[in-house]
This record gives sequence, C-alpha cells and structure tokens, in this order.
Amino acid sequence: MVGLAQERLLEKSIRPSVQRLSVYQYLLDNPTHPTVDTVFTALSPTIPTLSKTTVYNTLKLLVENNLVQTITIEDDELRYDANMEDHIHFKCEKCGSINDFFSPLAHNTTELIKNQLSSEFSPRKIHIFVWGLCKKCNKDSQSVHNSL
Amino acid sequence: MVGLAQERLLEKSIRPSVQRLSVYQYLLDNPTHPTVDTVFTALSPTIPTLSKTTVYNTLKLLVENNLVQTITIEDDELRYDANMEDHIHFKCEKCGSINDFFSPLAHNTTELIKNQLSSEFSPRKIHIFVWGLCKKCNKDSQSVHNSL
DNA sequence: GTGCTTGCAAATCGTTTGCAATAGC
DNA sequence: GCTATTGCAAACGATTTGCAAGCAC
Repeated sequence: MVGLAQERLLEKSIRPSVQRLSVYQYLLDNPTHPTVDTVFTALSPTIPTLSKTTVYNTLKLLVENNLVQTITIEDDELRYDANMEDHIHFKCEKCGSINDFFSPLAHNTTELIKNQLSSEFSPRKIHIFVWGLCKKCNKDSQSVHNSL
Repeated sequence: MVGLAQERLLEKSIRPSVQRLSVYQYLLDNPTHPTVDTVFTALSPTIPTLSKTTVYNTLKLLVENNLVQTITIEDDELRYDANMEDHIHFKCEKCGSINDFFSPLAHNTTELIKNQLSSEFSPRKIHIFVWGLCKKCNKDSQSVHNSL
C-alpha cells in the first residue's frame, strides 16, 4: 500500500524523495501550522542529514503544486498548512495557539465572498484570519476576574 | 485648527513629534498599504534626518495604540493601514496591487464571523484576504485569450 | 535637568542563493 | 552518465537592539 503523501506527490510528478515525503507527511499529520523551523527540528532526529534549505525547497515546491498553503497570520514568520479545504484560522493572542474552524460558516463565507467579487475580479484564494482569546484563555481571564 | 492626525495622537497621549505626525499623516493620506521602506522613502526628502528606525518605532507605537493595523497579505513583508474600518483586502497576483473593499459584504461578513465565534471565543480582529486577478489584469488576460 | 525621542551602527534572524557533493533513473 | 536533489556556507534583507546625542517640558 502506498501512502497518501506519496500518492499526491506522484500525481503532481514530484519525485517522492525521503525528505519530501517526510516534510509533506509531517504537515499532514500535524495540522498545527508549523513554521519551517518547527518542521526542521521535528524531522532532524529521523533524518540526521536533513538541511533547512531542503525544508525550504520542499515547502516551496509543495506550495507551488497546491498541496500546501502558506498562512500569514503572524507578523514575522510564515506558517504552512497541508489542509487545502476552506477554513478559518483563529490565533489566540494570549497563548499563541492557532486553531482551525471548518464550520459551514467558513465554507459559506468563502463562497459568498468569491461570488460577490467574481463579477469584477477573479478570486483564487481566500484567507480569513481571526485574532482574539481562545476558549481556554478566555475562561482563564474570567476566573481571574471572578477571584478579584 | 489642529489636524486629525495630531488630534488622534493626543487622544492616545502620544507626543505628536514631527516624525510621528508625518508617518501617521502619510498613512492616512495614502491608503495604499505601504511597507516601512515605502513610508521611509516617501518622507525622507521632507525630513532629511529621518531614520528607518524611527519609522519602525512609530509604526509599532501606532499599531499598539490601535491607530494603525498591520496587513500580512504578503509572504515576505509587512504592510500598514491607517484605516481601521472592516474591509476586505484584495491582492492581484499579476500586478501586485492591493485594493480595499468596503462593501456591506465586508462589514456583514466580519460581524457574522464575530457573532458565530463569540459563543466560545473572544474575537478581537478579523482580516479577510483575497488573492486573484484584479479588474484590469483580468481584462488583459482575456484580451490575450481572444487574440489567439 | 530629567525623561522621552531620535537615529546611527551593529546584531539578529528568517529566507534565499551559489555551488559542489550525492542519489536515482 | 545525466539530471534532479540535497545540503553546506555565504549572502541577503527586513527588523530589532544598544546606546549616545538631541529635544521638550
């Protein structure tokens, strides 16, 4: 049996080297919007010769082939996401976590914007980013309030 | 008469130095989502002693005081926007221009997302980015098609 | 005079580039 | 063997930091 990662690479005529498979598989397994450094650090033990350049090259290749997308929710570094479905990204400004929302809202909103804009423009990709407090941090800050 | 820029700085207890007023006024006058470098280059002739560090410091200060927001529609550099209303940013992937949409769509979508998420989270800021072809580039590419 | 602001220079850090070594067909 | 891929080292560029000089109240 051939893995999903390998299958997708072959579909795009990308030679499934160990490095490429590992990077792509890592993104598929970890929908945590990792940075280049996170991916590199995570895979280094398994592939001791891995270089950061290869991680950069591989991610660039995957993005160009629409297997992975870049997430620009941070001011200072790029994140990567192998999930290509319409979804909203929520970043907690307290704990820094980035979570996904796959509700119909995300899909419907994306479609709505696409349709409204498509009379004049050709929208290709839509990203919706939300910043605020996540469930946990929200609760924590309420507890603090209550305990005062 | 005191200008709008100065008024807003004073409201936030920010000392309205020449540099700060110039940077903020530039953003108010040029809703083109400039980069740090663009702002610096534009103001340098008027303020010959201006340093890029001051532009960085000033923009950071304005962002912290909610007078300006950062736009992360580019993979590799930050842009700044003094317009704090709900609006959608559209980036043309051909000519690179970034345009605003203030349609009810932008406002309503933002409100919708805020409301839907607010049962569990505390959303503070929402950005909607759209990539594709702008009106002009869209027309150009169609002309090319027709002439084939 | 004291504290805030500015601006130069150096440092930092994410990312890209050049190029030689390596691996796969 | 030839081409694609990898990975090291150097370069690059945006941003931050340290700190001394200048400015405002």
